[in-house]
Amino acid sequence: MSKFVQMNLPPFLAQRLQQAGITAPTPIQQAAVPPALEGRDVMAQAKTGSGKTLAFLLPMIERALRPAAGPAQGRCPQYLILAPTRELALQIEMELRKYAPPSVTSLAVYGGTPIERHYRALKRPPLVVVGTPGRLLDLAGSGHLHLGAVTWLVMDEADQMLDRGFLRDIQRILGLLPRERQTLLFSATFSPEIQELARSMQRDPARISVDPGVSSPTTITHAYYVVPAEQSRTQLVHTLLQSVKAGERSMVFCDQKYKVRRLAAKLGGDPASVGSITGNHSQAQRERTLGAFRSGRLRSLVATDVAARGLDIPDVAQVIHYELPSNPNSYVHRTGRTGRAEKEGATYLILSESEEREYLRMVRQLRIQTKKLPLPTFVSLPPAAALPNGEPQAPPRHRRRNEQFHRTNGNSDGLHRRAASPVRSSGYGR
DNA sequence: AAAAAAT
Repeated sequence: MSKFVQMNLPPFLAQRLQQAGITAPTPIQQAAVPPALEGRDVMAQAKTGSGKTLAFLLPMIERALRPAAGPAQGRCPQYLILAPTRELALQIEMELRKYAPPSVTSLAVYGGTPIERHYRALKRPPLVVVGTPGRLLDLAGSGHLHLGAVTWLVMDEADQMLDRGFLRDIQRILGLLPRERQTLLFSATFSPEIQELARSMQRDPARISVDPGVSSPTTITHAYYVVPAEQSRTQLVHTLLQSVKAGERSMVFCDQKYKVRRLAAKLGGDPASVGSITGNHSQAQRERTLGAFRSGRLRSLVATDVAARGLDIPDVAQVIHYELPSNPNSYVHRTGRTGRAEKEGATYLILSESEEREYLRMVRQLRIQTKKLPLPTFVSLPPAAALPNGEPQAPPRHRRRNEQFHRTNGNSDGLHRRAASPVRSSGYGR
């Protein structure tokens, strides 16, 4: 009997998993599935690429297939999964479709897509809704989506969902859900502050930490370069991108959108090989680019943190950090796009000399081993692709950035957040 | 301080 069946998951699920090459549960699945099946709340921490998605999808499928339990059965969504980015919501729903029988109906809802499509789809409500907070609230507010029958809530990347910027939306969504429900939180990273905050949202949760203090897989090799000048950053990235084997892919992360655009333009001599993705791209472009990258048509992807969390892309051999990430969690999640499911991976961080101390402090905190590498001989860059007309070559000015910040987050809100911001902690180096 | 997320 398969280990999945021993965990009280239905035999057909075990069979489907086996067909997909999954024969045994990972440690997080072994630890999280039983309490979830028993109806308990779960707060689960496990490193990137360790199988957290199936750890909540499998018990959810089992529960959805149990004989009807209440009057709402079949008429309203009973399972809600929240994710911090649109592509992640889509990926989770695809994963669900892969393993659940057709009777477990599902829908991914997120912004940047025509809302009419969601109106239409919700006329016959699915059992499971996977979505990002904004569009969910929009649909709930306009009466197209009823959340009053949700008895199972998952927050994937829960620490980000509960962070400022998302928290207010999450609280609104929680306000629409019944108190009597199961709440499951999953992430590779949970700060003590977020764990404390989660307390009010859960009831006696099973607290699971597979490898306490470890958020990054040991199959990933960490290394860094110190570059003398800004210009050599780009050349180094280009050189590293050339080093991967055929069939393998690379991701490059920058902190800001304009840097992604600038870097992608400089690297993009061969436009078929380097793509970019940020929140500035249209949703259609984002999905097209990610699809091309997943399928291998695109070998390298330059991105902001929109692609840092959760995305499961095959054969990402290396993750390159164009600069020191502003936050250690960001480093963990970006890096976690490689070295998934016990595979090997490599990550390279590019630093200026002045950042080395701060980086080494971060490394100590994250309990990872790293080593400084000598600069390789640079492979010469292709001629730069022209930047589209009027694209800023430099960061937007401070004032404009703040204006946009307030606008996109709701203005009165922005002011309060500003006043409260001193409590914020970066978690290291203070 | 930036990025993400509704229009």
